[in-house]
This record gives sequence, structure tokens and C-alpha cells, in this order.
Amino acid sequence: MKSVQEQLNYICKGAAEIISISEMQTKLQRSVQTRQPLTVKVGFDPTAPDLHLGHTVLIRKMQHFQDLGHRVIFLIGDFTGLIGDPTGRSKTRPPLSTEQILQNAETYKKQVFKILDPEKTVIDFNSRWLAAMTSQDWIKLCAKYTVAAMLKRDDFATRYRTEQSIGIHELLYPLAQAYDSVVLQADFELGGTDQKFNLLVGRDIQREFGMEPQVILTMPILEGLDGVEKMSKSLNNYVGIQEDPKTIYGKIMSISDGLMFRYYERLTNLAPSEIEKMRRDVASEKPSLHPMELKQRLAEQIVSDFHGPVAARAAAEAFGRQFQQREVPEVMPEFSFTGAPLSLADVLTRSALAESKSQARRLIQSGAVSVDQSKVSDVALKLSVGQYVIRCGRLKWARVKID
RNA sequence: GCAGAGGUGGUCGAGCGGACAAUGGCACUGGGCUGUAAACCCAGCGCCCUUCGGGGCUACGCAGGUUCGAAUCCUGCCCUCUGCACCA
Repeated sequence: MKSVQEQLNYICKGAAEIISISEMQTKLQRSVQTRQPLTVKVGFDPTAPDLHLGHTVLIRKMQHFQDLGHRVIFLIGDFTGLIGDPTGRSKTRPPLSTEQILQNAETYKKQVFKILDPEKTVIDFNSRWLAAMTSQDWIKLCAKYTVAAMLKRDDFATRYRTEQSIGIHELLYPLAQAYDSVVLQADFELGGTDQKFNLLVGRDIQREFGMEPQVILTMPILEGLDGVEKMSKSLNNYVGIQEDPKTIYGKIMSISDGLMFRYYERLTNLAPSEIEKMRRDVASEKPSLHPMELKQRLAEQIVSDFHGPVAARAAAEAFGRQFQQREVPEVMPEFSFTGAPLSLADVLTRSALAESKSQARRLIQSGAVSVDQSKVSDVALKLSVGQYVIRCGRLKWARVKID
């Protein structure tokens, strides 16, 4: 087991905030002395088993704790999931069946174990104890917290101020999550900075139950591809770790330079000083590296994390051919239609390159469509019998055969 | 429960009897410039049809009504918020 100081350094790396450092030291010291591992709890939403890069920031930190020999619990919030989206944006979710939950858990495992050690990871579900609670239990739990304290949470405060609705059930979310920490006797709880409030409630409630409060560690939230919102599937600004190598590579290549550095910070193991050096270099009068090259490295590294170096190399090369040398991609959807001559607009719609015929027309008019590498401007163009390679926008291609 | 404010397109937010498929911002999509970067410029942005002139359909919380004509006026309902009341 590593020394307390070594552990501290490793744990702090990349963290946004830790509350509190001194309590953490106490816990680590005790752990080293008694040779007992600490319990580290991290909760995950059961309805989104599609992990993306944003989740990996946190999962990497879990990995650090595993490396140090602590006990990491991957907690699936299958019960809290019923309460609704903690950001308050979306409606209450329909309850998941046991089957679905188990299925989601399997999907989670498959993805999480690309990073975490399956041998060292405990997977648990909070319905195990939350579903068993009686009304009385809930009332007792609720009695341990106050509305005023609850309204300190930023999104509640904002919604209250801007006259948005706040369902009472939503107030139960932080309480339930906090109670998880009581049941699991968590020494640590990890989460994104957006979870800070909920994690803090965990401390308060543990104290109420006469326990030593957990130390909370927040990790920075990863911005989505737009560089503004947090990465999330519903905002469609994410990079899923299960996506194919070419897609991941391409998505990373489309981010802005500023975002690229932040991704370096949060998604690679490079030391902060090295990243700072790159940043200065790019900003200097005569950069030794083109920012695009740095981005290519980043993209390849990230693909490699989830698909291995061979696939990453291949993705990089395919990208170079398709976008930098403007070659036609080897693989694209193929369609076969009858009834020649067909209007180009029809073909675009039927091959799913455009959503409607009107949209197809608009795309043609705006110069987005090319047939066999030459741009088409005639909205009424008809295609006779033959084979064509059709491109619509930068990304969509189709090989179409017309009889 | 009483009183008041409000519910408009992906979002914010104008409009308050015809000229409204609905100003504007943002987001988004295409094009140009590039490094599939940013910034910037141009265009599009409900659905369908079009000989590209235009034509049709569906939309402003829901349901009715008044009117030649309603997002706009009236009635009822639903929802949100604020103040008061209630606070076991």
C-alpha cells in the first residue's frame, strides 16, 4: 500500500474540489495503519447506459482509487432514476423493469470495464435498500433535512427564482442519494462538479445518522463538442465510447482549439505542465506544431483508449484520405431503386440523405449535393439508369443504383 | 380557497382581429474561407406539391364560440408562477 502522501497526490490529480482535505488525510492515515481499504461510492444513472467521454473523466478517477487498493462501488441508481432528471429539465421517467435494469447493468459493465478492473469493482443497485423503505422510513429521512437547505441547490434556486416548477419528488433525489452513502458507509463519494450539492447532502445525512461524513471529490465536467454545454447524449454533443473509431476520430477533429486543450487535460494522462507548454507553443508567434496535428494526436489517443492503437491508426488514416485528400470513402450505405428516371430529390429522400423532398430541394439549392464528385445545382435533375455516388453535405454519402 | 401574472415554433422572446407559417436573438443545417478549428460572410430553417411565378395542408396550452376572417375577442377546462389565506 502506498504512503498517505503518495495517495494524496494521486487522488488530487485532476480533481476540481475535495471536501475536506484534512478529513481525507485522517481517513487515509487510518486506512494505511489498519490496512483496511476505504469505500468509494460513485453513482450512475440507470437510464443512460451509453457512456460517453464525459463519464470517463469520473471513471478514470475511480480507476485511481482502485490502483491504490480501495474498494470502489459502482452504484447504479435504478431507484433514484425513477425520481426524474436531477437537472429538472425532463419529466419523470417511467419505472424500469427488473429485466431492463439488469440488461442496462450488463451494458454498463461492458463499457466500464474498458477502464476499470472487473475484479476490483463492486456493482450495486440502490433499489436494493430504497425500494424496501416504508413511508415511515421516508418521513424520518425527510425530517433530517430542511427546505431552506434544499433550496440552496443552484438549479432549485434558479428555478424557484425564475418561476419554473419544482416537483416535491425532486427534493427526494438528493436525500435518497445521501441515504445511499449511509447504507454503503461510504468514505468517499465521487461525482462531477454538478453533483456537488448532492454529495454534500450525503455528508449532512451521514452526520445525522451518527456517521463520520464522507469526503467528497468532484471532477470537472467535460464540455460537449460545442464547447459550451456539458457533454450529454440528449444535447447531441457527445462522443460515445462505443461509437466506431472513425466517428470518434471525426468528432474529436471537429472541436475547437480551446476545447482541444481542455480535452487534453481531462482525457489524457499528460501532466498539466506539458499541456500548458503545448498551449503556449500554439499561441506563440512561430508554433513548432500546427494545432491540427495536436488535435490529430488527441483524436488518435482517445480512439486508442477504447478501440486499441491499431483501430486508432486506421481511423486516422481513413480520416486523412477522406477529408484532407478529399477522396471518396470506401464504405457507404448502398441503395437500389427502380423506376428510372428518378429525380435527384427523390433519391436523396429515399436514401435517407434528406428528411423530406422539400428539404432535399433546399439542400440542392444551397449547393450541398454532388453526384459522382460534381456539384449539382439543378433542383429538377433526374437520374437515369446507372450507378451513382451521391454526397450530401460533408458527411453523408450513398452509393445508389437505379434500374 | 381568494386575488393577480402567464402558457407562441428546437429555445428565448415579439405579436394582441386581416398584410402571420408568425419580427428578432440563439441553436441547428448547408455553402464560402480554413486545419471537418475559431472568427467571419452568404443562404436555409413546419409538412407536402411546383412548369420556381406559386399552390395546398397543419400550427400560437386544450375544447368550444363570436366573426367574411382569430395567435389575437368571448366561455369553459388544464397547467405554471406570485401574493394572501392555511400551516396539522
